[in-house]
Amino acid sequence: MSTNTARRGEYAKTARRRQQIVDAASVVFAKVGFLNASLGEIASLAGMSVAGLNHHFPTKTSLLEAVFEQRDAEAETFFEGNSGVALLQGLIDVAERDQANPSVTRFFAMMSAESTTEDHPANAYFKRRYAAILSHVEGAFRDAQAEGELRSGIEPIEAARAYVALSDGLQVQGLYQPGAFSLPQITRKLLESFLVHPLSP
Amino acid sequence: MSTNTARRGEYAKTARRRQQIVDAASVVFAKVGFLNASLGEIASLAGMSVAGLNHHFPTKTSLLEAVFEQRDAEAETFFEGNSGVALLQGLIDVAERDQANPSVTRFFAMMSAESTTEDHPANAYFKRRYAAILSHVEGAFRDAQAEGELRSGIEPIEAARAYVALSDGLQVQGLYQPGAFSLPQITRKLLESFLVHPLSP
DNA sequence: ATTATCTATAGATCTATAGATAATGC
DNA sequence: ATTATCTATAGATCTATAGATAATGC
Repeated sequence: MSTNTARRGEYAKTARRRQQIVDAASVVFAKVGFLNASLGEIASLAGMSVAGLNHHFPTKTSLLEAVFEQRDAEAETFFEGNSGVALLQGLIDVAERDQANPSVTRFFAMMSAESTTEDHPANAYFKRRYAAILSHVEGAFRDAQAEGELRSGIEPIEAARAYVALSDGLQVQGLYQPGAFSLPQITRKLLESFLVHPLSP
Repeated sequence: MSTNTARRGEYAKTARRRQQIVDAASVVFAKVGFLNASLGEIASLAGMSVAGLNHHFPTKTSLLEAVFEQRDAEAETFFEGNSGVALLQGLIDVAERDQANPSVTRFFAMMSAESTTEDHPANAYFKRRYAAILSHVEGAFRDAQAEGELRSGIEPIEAARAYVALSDGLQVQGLYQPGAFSLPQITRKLLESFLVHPLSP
């Protein structure tokens, strides 16, 4: 029905402008969370007025959704291509990437804590996200178990929860003590402590 | 010099009133964080006006400090009486206590994420808190190592970081998936995966 | 007489919208 | 002609204080 309504298309630079706004929002959300973020600060960081921002994103929540869409588009092809021990091995590379991007880390640490209440606009997003990551990592540990690579007494689902928790928790620690430890190295030790053989270096 | 100024003492019920305010603040801070919390909501939860609240706590930050003072007084005698494997064993009881108190868990998860920025009023508190807990747990792993109870390849400081991170991360997971797993059990598996012998049940 | 509490309010935000002006796609 | 952007502002917060009234310790 898009031929029905009289349309004309956006300006050529609109996509770039919206991107600037989303980037600015990511920075501010990462710093003070969604609830406490002000559209004024985001707008001025994006170099425009609040009303200008509201033309592109009519509500604060719609802006948050745009930030999440970008994060999802950026990253989450990782789990598709891997399984088993290879996936677990890949988690170390994820840790390396995370360590190199403190602002993304800060965004997720801040937002996942703030969104734990049911009525937060990002609550459903994080519930989905945790369920998806847990199920992928659990599957990888289950594959490892089938190959005889999982230590006896270790449950795949518990190992997956431990990995996700460690990853989240270390990112918060890294924000309080920047550079004090190696995120990939501790991640590796946790994974290896669940496995029969060491991962490759 | 307290005899110098004309003094008279508070009302008999003042201590109780202040306690009600601190409790209400804990609930609201746990729900939306410090930055986004409103004194109006805290006051009405404590059954009084904002001005009444401000008589006892003149600023929002002074109220936050009172909440932290209470938390510290409540809990932190645990690390004093224990060391070595006995301390590690005790961490499982801590996990049990945490699992039974989701509101305290929520408070720390929310506040520790929000306070990662340098200019947050609780930033210094959490820096101190992480350093103290890490140093106690590292000491316990070091004792275990001296007794030949630490697996080869495991560094005490890394094991301590892993425990603290796991504990923080699992508490967030528990807020998104209440009752989906046993916090003490996963904690036990992590600790045991670093040790030569299992802990007692 | 002092402490606790309240009503009222100052002054500073914040989100969102209305309406005007500037810039661009077809 | 439509889209983007701005100024101005409505309406709703929020923190903190001033000043009045009610309650209590010595």
